Amino acid sequence: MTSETVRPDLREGPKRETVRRALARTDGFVSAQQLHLEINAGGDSIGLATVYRHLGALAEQGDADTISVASGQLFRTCTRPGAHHHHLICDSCGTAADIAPADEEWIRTAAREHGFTVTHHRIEVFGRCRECLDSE
Amino acid sequence: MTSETVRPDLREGPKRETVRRALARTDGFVSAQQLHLEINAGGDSIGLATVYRHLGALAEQGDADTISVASGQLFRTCTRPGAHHHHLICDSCGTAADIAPADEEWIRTAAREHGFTVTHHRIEVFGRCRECLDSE
DNA sequence: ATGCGTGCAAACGATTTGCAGAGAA
DNA sequence: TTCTCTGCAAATCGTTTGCACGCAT
Repeated sequence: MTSETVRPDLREGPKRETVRRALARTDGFVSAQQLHLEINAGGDSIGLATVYRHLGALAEQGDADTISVASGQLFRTCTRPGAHHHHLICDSCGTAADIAPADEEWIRTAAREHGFTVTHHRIEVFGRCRECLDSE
Repeated sequence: MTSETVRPDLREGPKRETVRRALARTDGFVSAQQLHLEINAGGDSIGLATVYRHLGALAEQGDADTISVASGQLFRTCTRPGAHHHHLICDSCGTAADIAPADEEWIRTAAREHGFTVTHHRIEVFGRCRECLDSE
């Protein structure tokens, strides 16, 4: 439960940018494998392990957001680095959008009632994006 | 992305109750493996696969909540079956509490601005529980 | 020569599945 | 007998790691 793993490997390198760009090109959250496929399909050549390594590093630096789903971790370019925001994810196509948080004071209040001190939270909203709604 | 997997296996059985009880006994979210260990340590005997099968079934029926973290899925007895609620999770010991949602209208509003129709959402609040705070 | 980023393939760890045995109906 | 729950072991699958090669300093 207490983490903080420092990767003895990898610092930067040309592929870092390749991954960063590919990630920026995607609309929603993508898995490392999907991204790997897209990169190679797009002409560039990169190894799966390298994609994992760079995605991990990007996420650690706060340049990418990640969410965990049953099938693994998904990544997305963090459009507002450092800024607090949440995600709106299309159930059907995976497209995602950032949404600004509203009043979140109730979170601290509710937590206090349970004797908790809040460190951070995550809100994920699922639904259908306009395009998927149209094509149904 | 479109789910709805019906398990051709398992309906009920004596072990279902074993799993349900063991799950009810735990404070926070537990992994299938942890639960498997605890069950066997508690005198009962059960196979890991069976634990997975029943946990999956319980979650499907709404008798258990689950969250996905990097290391896999975690389960917890759903204390208010069917009722909408969110989770407050202790970063340090994993203890969890249910919290009642506050006004969530802003979610639909924000979604609408992006052309989304909301189907569901999830709020996970992380922090430190009273006990962990005390022992630090 | 030395160091570091990469790719490939092997290693891993969590979860799922195939299959045979046991007990209930 | 017949059906279904179980357990075990094998199979999957996403992710990580070991190691050797190649370019840049």
